[in-house]
Amino acid sequence: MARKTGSHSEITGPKVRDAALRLFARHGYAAVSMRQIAREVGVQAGALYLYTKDKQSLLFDLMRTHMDELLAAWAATPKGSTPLAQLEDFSRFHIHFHLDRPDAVFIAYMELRNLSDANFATLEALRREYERELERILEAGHAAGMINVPDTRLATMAVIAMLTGVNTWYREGGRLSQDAVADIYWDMVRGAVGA
Amino acid sequence: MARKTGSHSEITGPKVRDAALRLFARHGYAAVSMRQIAREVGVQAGALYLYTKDKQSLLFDLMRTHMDELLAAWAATPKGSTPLAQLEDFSRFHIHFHLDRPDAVFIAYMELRNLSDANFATLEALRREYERELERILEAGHAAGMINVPDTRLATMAVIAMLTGVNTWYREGGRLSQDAVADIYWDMVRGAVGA
DNA sequence: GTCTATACATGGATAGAC
DNA sequence: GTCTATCCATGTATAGAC
Repeated sequence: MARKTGSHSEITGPKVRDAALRLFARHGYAAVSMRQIAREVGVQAGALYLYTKDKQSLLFDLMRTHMDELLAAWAATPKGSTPLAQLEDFSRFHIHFHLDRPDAVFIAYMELRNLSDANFATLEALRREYERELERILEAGHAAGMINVPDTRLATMAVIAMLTGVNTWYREGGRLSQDAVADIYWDMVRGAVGA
Repeated sequence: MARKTGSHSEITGPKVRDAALRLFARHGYAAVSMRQIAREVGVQAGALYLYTKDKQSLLFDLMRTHMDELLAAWAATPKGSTPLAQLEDFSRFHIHFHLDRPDAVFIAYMELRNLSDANFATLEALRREYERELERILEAGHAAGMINVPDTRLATMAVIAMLTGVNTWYREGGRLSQDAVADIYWDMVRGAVGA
């Protein structure tokens, strides 16, 4: 017997996270009230606390989920056998993954300051883990003589900044497709690391 | 006759902006209250309104001043005669200027959402003006056959993102000096644009 | 120029009815 | 599971004394 009303936990929970994601991305965590989120979802403010402990947990869950998905998606990506091929894989993966979820990416970068100390530490660890994936590729490429960078750590930061920067200007349906952008950026990444 | 007390406008005004700059950078515009700023300055909250129309104007003044200084500093920078030399000049200038004012840079990138529509439009125009400086260099280099980029606009965004990214990890007194970082990044910029 | 006092709105979060 | 009602803290901004 299907329940007629009440008990929308399976539907309302995701709706709360969706609304929070969009509003936090648009206006910033501190500028968004629980009442705004509730209005967007179509419930009263008090009802939100059935789906999240508090506002901070709501933010942390969104960021944590994003980083988990990022690491899982990269782990599941087929990779070439040479460091150079892997660098290309990483570059294309990063651009596509990030362009597909602009709101989550925006929050993950902008709202770190609004996390509690413990939550911040957790997020930082996940971010370092992701950076480390690229750094390992660059180290291997350097060891194999395939790329030429004076400092692997700086090259890691430079490449990630360059690739993530696409999110600041790319608009779906614009002049270039995601693939065209990825082609061009892969060229620039390759040049930057002297490959 | 020097005034003994009262009339500290010439001192308190800058102190208000300094405190706001630091607090906005650390906690975010929306998360900082006028009371916090006042406490930092050592006055009562009401007294702040002698130095700023409202909180929004305080933010806008900080961002506007930063962009004005950026454009003025670049205009005053001696530049080489070839596009390649100018690209190097730009890269080094950008890194040094940005590393010297991390708080202002952070705010200029993070708090755009919190500007009123009119203020946002003004800031955007200044930002585009700065980007245009780099784009002109890349166009000239491309025309002269000195650099090789498939898309000048994308190369502009990529280079700026890469260079600005330094601010996310650089710490004064760390492993590398500003000059050492600029050397390495200039190498990577040169490679990225195929020079 | 700075203070205290205050108007007034809005914030996060909880209690208890239904 | 959602509602109304409410507690209480905090926010921006202004008025008027000194």
